[in-house]
Amino acid sequence: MKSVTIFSEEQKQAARFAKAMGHPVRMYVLELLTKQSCCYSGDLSDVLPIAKSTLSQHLKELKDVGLIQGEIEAPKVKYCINRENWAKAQKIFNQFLEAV
Amino acid sequence: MKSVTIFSEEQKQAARFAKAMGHPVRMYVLELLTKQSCCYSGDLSDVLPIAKSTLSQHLKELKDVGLIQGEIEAPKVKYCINRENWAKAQKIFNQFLEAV
DNA sequence: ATCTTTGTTCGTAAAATTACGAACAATATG
DNA sequence: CATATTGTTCGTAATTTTACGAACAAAGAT
Repeated sequence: MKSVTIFSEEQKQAARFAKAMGHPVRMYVLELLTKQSCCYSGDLSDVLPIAKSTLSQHLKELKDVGLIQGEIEAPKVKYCINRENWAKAQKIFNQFLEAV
Repeated sequence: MKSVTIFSEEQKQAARFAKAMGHPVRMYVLELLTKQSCCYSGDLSDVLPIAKSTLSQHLKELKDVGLIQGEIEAPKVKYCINRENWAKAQKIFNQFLEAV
């Protein structure tokens, strides 16, 4: 795309969030974290049929977009929802979806 | 991914919807259609900084995932929200997002 | 019947995503 | 200190996505 001024910041943010949610593994992780407050990468690795490096990439994506956060609890990493940005996503999607 | 039985149908559906929403152009189209009931491809082509063939691809993606539907009104095509699937998306995302 | 308008399809190129295993880093444990 | 555990980073390959222009199809207008 040449320009980008056509899109509002909200639209771009919504697209970013949506894109991050657009993969079953990432959806799975998010949904788990909405249900159990936190988890360790290893818990996920045990149940998900992907290499740990791949999982790490997916978690990084979710972190980068701000939907989750990781806290080092050596040698593990504890992941949980980033509540601030989750609230943002809630607001954006509710507004958007309920408009019809 | 080798297996896929880990993911629920709802998760996969949510990921599919989210993926479709995961691009500014598609987000723009969806948001427009939530606000004005319908539009012609040409209206979008006028305002969006992309080739008409690219736009057509994006619209096809939204159609394929079921979020919009197109009706031929020759020589134009009228697009609008697919209400049935939109309701599905609402339900899935509300359930998912409100869980935190 | 020809031309115009509208949008899709096709072929293709560039970039991004998804995935893996190997190597590495950090820290706990023996 | 050596070793085991946990997860990230790196290099790489395969696939998918995004984008364009050219060609095409359908139908209305002249």
